[in-house]
Amino acid sequence: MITMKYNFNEIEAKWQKYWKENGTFHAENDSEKPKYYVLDMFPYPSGAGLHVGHPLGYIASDIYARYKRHQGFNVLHPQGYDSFGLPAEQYAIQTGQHPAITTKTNIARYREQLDKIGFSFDWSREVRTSDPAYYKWTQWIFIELFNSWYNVETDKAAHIDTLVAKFETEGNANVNAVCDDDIAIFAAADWTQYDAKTKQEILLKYRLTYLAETEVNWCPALGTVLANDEIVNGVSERGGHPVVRKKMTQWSMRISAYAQRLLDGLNTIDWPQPLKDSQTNWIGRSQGAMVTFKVDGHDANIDVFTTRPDTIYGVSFMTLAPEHDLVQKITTADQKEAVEAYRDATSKRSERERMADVKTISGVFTGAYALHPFTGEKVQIWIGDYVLASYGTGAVMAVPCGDQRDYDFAKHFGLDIPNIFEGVDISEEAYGEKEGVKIANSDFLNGLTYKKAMKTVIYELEKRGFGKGKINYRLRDAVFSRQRYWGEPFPVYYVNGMPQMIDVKHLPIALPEVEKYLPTETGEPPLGNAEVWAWDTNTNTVVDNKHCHSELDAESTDNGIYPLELNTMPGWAGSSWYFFRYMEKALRDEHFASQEALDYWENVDLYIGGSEHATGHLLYARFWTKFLKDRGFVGVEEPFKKLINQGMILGTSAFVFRIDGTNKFISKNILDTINEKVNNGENLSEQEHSLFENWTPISGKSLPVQSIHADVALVSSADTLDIEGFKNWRSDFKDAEFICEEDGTFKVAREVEKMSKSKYNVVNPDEICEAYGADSLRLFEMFLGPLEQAKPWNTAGITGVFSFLKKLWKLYIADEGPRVTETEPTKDNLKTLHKTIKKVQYDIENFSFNTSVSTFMICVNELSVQKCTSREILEPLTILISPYAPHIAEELWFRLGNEGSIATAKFPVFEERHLVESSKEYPVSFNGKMRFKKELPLDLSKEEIEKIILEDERTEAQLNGKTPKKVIVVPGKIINIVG
RNA sequence: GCUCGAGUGGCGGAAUUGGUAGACGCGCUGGAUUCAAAAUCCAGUUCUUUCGGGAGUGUGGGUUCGAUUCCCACCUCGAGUACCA
Repeated sequence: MITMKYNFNEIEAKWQKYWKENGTFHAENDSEKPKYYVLDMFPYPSGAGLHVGHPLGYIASDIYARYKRHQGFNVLHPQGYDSFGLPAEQYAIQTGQHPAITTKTNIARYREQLDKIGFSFDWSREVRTSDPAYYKWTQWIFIELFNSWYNVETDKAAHIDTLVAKFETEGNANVNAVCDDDIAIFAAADWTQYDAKTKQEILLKYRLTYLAETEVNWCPALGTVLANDEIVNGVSERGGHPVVRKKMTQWSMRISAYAQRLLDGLNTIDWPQPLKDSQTNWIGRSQGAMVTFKVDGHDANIDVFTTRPDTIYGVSFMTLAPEHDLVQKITTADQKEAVEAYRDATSKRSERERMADVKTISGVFTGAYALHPFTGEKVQIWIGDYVLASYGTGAVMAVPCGDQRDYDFAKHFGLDIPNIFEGVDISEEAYGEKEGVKIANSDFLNGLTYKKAMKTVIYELEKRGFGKGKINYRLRDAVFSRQRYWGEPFPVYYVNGMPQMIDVKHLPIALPEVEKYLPTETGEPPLGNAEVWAWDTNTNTVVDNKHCHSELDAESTDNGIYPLELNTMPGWAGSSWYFFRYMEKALRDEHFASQEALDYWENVDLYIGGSEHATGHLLYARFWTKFLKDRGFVGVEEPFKKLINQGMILGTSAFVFRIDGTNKFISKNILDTINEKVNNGENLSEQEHSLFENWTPISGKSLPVQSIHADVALVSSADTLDIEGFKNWRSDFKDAEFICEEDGTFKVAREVEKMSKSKYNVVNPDEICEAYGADSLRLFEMFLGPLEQAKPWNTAGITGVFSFLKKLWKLYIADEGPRVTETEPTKDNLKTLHKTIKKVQYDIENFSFNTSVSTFMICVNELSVQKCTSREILEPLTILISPYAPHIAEELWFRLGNEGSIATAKFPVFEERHLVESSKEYPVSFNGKMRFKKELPLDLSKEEIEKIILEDERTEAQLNGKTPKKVIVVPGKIINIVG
């Protein structure tokens, strides 16, 4: 039976069931409609479940997706799970529970929570990165990267076969590729004579994913390497563990090949500026020159990168990073000891220490000299830890007059500071500015400005063979191996230490079972524990390790069974292409996505997610997309056309105060009163004093209390603590005493902090849905403020949107039954409706969802006052509100007698004519301050308005007898009188 | 240090091209209804005031008939980044 009350639980369950059963939000890949792709950054399903901060972005994107459906678009709005990751593995290490099981449980919980909020997701396209059917194609992309090289001539990636063809016909001398630095030149004839292993070794230096011994960020506590973006302030992003430098053989991704395109692409996409800025900084393009200095008395060169080759005549010494390869070779005998000691000391210092300590100047002279390319003068070669091995060539030409770090170094060690700037005082500090000065004491550069000097010196460097113009990037190749269990296995086995790819038709290579999720005793990654983890090239299956052909044992015959890779892929592998996977609906085993699907959906039109992925996921996803485009697998250069960052929802923590050394808790207001008295030097009452035995009040010193987080579930919106609940919450509070306010309540203090389990300030969306309904939750999350802004969660305000929904309901349905009639709408009715259409449409298109909610409230308030019952008004209103509060909209739409879902009902069209007015209540200002208002017809001329206003008695009162200097009349807007 | 963003009532916030500052909601105050409570409804709520008015969007200055909005300097908070040659 149909009730007349707004029974949100019933309504929401009913429509969620309807949507599911009818596949209301399933997108079609062949449609006459224009496409629109709305995507959320998919969640990692953690054990804690969703809190109210998570759905914020999902609600916003859902509103947009639903709006686009009303506008006649075929909308793809999918969802899935980034389900490989460290927390499940850590949990497995602690409990022995298989990560696949915990992940599955967590996903089920997430799904249940998401379903309750009424999102219009197309779940038929769900992806899970840990699903073998999904990571089959992650493995495939890896293989394609392995089978590719970057051709600088065409500025594209190409199949490795095209490179081999070049080697076979012309060698590598004329190959312009992005590759390793240490490439030896060979001719076509050489190539054909190389054995298979040598060829493989050479090709590895060109491949877009390659195996190389690299210096990595090793995190001993996590037992794995970390990428640069996974380290924050020298410690691991997850867990805050120390990170040290270590040399390891690792898979790397040659993302550096794409540095310039990643930079250029930013101009073509609609992303928030701060996000673009951080990618720009991360890529770190700088333009300058590569200059070669000869080492005196050695057959060795030092290459340096400099952005200021124009200051080359200011070079008075050189500094190498302590780790620089040449150091050992060139150090003289009498400096050997000092240099060794310094190198030893720096290698022991952690990254963190080196970063924290930027003030101490340290370094050692190697005893060797370099020759200045232009003057031939001898300059000392030093080592110093202010030079980073990982940037440029790990060496600098020091120009102390133009660079503050070189200047400080020179001052500290008493080195020369030659001045090459015309009329600049460098007795106190270096002159770092580029503009506004001319070069002096620099031979052919004398008298030139920065720009001209740059051109001239690069020309000369190139002409005389001392160097060349170069663009350098800070962006490093990304390490792609992780020493973890819960990640994608590599489709790789090793023959004679050389990596071999498994053919795509044998994928996926599924994650093996292991006894323990920790590294092995010999320090191998967790997959080293797997017993069935060898590749049989005869049967193309994974087989028991005991059959493995051992390379160490010369006696054994090669049986075609080889060890598989023990590392797994990093978290960003699966998330770098998942947006393409959603496009494919049916034949997911045959391709990562079909050509037709890719052609139809192209890329994501709107992407919503957090800004914390700026230099991780969002950069890698752009990289893989460009690569897939180059190789013709997808048609787009950028994955996400428009991106919006949603702000974080913060928790409002509650604190109780415990008097030190006791189990007595003191209510906040009492504590504040006493603190104030102490600060003002007032005497405390005997009772107050007795609370703090053995404590002498000193002004300015706060009372000896400890603040403790109380669970926000135990605190009312008026900051009152549920004392009984608190006592039962933790056993050590069982016998606690409470010093309460006069009215007998116990008050807590509030503070805004990040929402987290450990701060006991987490609020779950389920609780809200249960108490007020999903529509209330959706409206309230939007109502909190602008989407991109961080904002504190305060449940108190939810009653506002909840009563709004009840009011909305009552507009349609009275206690006695439906009130909608076929009456003609009044002028006021139409005006209210159309100004609402105009505003809501503007707001959605500008992602200003908070103001729409206000607009709905105003609209319903006005229609209630107008006692509007007209279907012509109320029916379009349900569509307007449906993106925000879809359940109530569906139900009202249904009760208005419509068939089926409201989801694709046409969005009402705004008509200006309903807003046209014949008169305006003009604000009348004096010197810019509004003093009174006057209703005037809109068709009056400026002169007429001026005349009427000047005759108004209130004007005379304001002017107080004076004649106005000027009268400004803006018809339809304002009148301003200048006195 | 550098880059970016933000400062408006007790609180969240609004003000679309420079044109009525504080919309809308919370909270609070008073009233109606109720045995009572919840719920609901009505009125008020930036500060100040001698009830005429006056002041007011972080601070100081500028442009303008008119500035929360534009310009300059400064202060505070937040985010990112950090010896990048």
